[in-house]
Amino acid sequence: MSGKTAGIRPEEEGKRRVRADAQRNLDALLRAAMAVFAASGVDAPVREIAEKAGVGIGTVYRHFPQRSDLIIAVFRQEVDACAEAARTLAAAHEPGEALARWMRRYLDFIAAKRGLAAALHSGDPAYEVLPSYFQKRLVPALQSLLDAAAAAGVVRAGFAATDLLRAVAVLAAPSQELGPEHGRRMVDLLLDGLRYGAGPSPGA
Amino acid sequence: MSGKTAGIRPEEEGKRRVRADAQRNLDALLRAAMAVFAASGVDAPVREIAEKAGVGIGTVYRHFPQRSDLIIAVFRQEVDACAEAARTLAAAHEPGEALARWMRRYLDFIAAKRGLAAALHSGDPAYEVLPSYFQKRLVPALQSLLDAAAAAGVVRAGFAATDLLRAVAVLAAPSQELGPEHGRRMVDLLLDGLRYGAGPSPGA
DNA sequence: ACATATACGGAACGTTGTTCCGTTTTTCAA
DNA sequence: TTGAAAAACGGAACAACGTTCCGTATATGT
Repeated sequence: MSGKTAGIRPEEEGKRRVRADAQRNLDALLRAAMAVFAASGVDAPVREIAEKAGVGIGTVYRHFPQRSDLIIAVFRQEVDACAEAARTLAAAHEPGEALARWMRRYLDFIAAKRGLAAALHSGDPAYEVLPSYFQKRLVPALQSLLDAAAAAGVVRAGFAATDLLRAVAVLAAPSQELGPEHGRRMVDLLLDGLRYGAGPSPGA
Repeated sequence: MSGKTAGIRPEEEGKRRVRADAQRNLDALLRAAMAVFAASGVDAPVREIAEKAGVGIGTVYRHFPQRSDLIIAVFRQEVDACAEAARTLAAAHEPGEALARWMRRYLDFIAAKRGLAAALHSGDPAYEVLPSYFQKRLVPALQSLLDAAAAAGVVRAGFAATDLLRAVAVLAAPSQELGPEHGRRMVDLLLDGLRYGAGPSPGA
């Protein structure tokens, strides 16, 4: 411990390192916000999140100067988790099954984010960065699953991940009125569509 | 004026008639709300609307117990105006032109209601009545235009007004990012699609 | 151990939706 | 025309929210 651990630090040398309590509070805040947003929607009061995290309101605003910053941070984290699930599923299942499972995982993610979708289209410029992040993370994740499944011959090749993402997002919209199975059925239908022209089998 | 005008009144006899100032204020409120919502979106403060209408806040809440009631009233009125436009246009133009003009009119309506669409999907149960009203008023309006145009042989017959309404609503969504002409082009494309199989002309 | 940068907590401010009630205005009958 | 009574008005007052501010507490590095 006496030796200076010459850690890779992108910042200048003179800076102190982040205080331990600050990091701890930030983690607690993100966890609390995720839980509260899931339970009460993105319109939940900041005070409620602060209380659940066991910190003062000032601490919330130190880490997230605006309410929207907290929402964005949680959103990014959940997008990351969804992208990460692609790798996990790819390692644990065969390509076709991994793709199918991920699509349902993604459907759940979209369905749960209904309230956030409303905020997204509310015109607030703070949220303009979200769609691009969404694409940047999720398109490669899905594309890798699609490619693997196509290579294994269980789905047709050459289908754009972007289109599939958008299609599921759109199809998930009415699933709140038509029941939760509706989105599931639509996604399964899309998957069957992908399987249709799979491999060398199609006669035409 | 001395004779009692035995007006058709659906209510019981004993009731007084609505006070003149109440009716005047209600009209002023609706006009003010329409203007303010158009200028600043549906999130505009109630106080601003009250001031523009020249009434106190209490008066607003007498007529519209909740903020959402005011939004809903304005929405209904604009839906009514859009439905009414179908009759006006049908009387003033030939069927094909009337249909085309109404579609653009409807597109403008949808494009202007972006902020409201966000509120609509925000999960607030107060707005649940809006979609059905929307359908009930607009589907017959468009259907009459479609039928007339089909009878005149300028568009194909048998296309459902419901589908067309939904398609335009969906297509208008990206027109805020891709410029206002985008929606226009898409609607024109839809109209050309309708014209394609018109009358007895199609060879196939 | 000390000095200092850093982070914390929560009171306080401005803005919102909504409620409440004393006051004003309109209506109807005599 | 006049005079209650019903109806409606206006805006002060309340509660809840997002956000700012600053005195206090605490971790960090010498």
